[in-house]
Amino acid sequence: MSDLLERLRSRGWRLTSQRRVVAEVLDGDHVHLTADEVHARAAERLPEISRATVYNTLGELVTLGEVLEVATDGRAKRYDPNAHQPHQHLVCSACGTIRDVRPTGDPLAALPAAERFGFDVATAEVTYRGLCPDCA
Amino acid sequence: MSDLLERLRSRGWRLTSQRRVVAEVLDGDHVHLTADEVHARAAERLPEISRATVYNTLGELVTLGEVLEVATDGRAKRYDPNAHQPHQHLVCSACGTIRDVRPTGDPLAALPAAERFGFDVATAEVTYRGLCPDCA
DNA sequence: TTAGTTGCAAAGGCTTTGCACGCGC
DNA sequence: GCGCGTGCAAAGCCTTTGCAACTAA
Repeated sequence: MSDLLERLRSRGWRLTSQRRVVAEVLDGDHVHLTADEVHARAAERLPEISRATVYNTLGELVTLGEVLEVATDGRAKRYDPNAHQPHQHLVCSACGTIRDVRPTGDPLAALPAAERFGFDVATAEVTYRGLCPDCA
Repeated sequence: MSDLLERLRSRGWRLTSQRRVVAEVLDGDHVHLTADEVHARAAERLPEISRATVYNTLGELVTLGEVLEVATDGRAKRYDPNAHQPHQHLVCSACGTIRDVRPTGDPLAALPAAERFGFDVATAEVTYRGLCPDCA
């Protein structure tokens, strides 16, 4: 789990207690937390941490490519620490639960040149939607 | 183009001038407008239309399945009138331009049962990202 | 030391809501 | 005329920003 912190330090990241706590919260498990949830969990360990710092830190982790920003609905963005393994998301239409999934093949391959309109296409994000077992 | 208005009327939609104008704006072309852009275009024809009414109307069109809500970035949602033809989106990472595209095959088929975790998967949305010709 | 980071509070963008008036059916 | 739709303004949620105090390296 300290892979993340080590990588960050070796990149010259200034390691403050706030940043360490945010990184630890995200490193815990493959959840998909909102900025506010990250703040809440971080505040359990470091009560005075401010929302602004959480937003700043999340933004940097995204820029560094260590965390993915996920907009599954129109509400708050969620942050996905599982950035090292390509994966897609399966979202419950009822309760909003998110699971990481790995479809077969490369989604990019499904877009033929004739459908690329001169774009230099780099990535494909897939969001599967349906009802989870609990909501069905 | 009045397909849309007729469909709505036959569904018992109360037809006001505001709703007609919003429907006409969306029916014009396959753009991907924000609520505010819809409001601006609607206001060209009906100056006193309020933002709240535009939001209400867009929400209803989405509920009725006549318009798709697209969250391509963390900013404002966009509304896509091309709801009758299955398609995906190609977004420019630099300028945000959106194009409708049609990949080969059904994206749903790429998710094997073992990766569905008991979900009743209904839809797959794909967002391709890259640089458009103008930004490359 | 010193440049980068933090916290606070305020502002900002987008969207929803409450309520009285207005209008399609 | 009835009931839903509208406009206005205010509030709401999520996020960013300005600035003085602080601190890791």
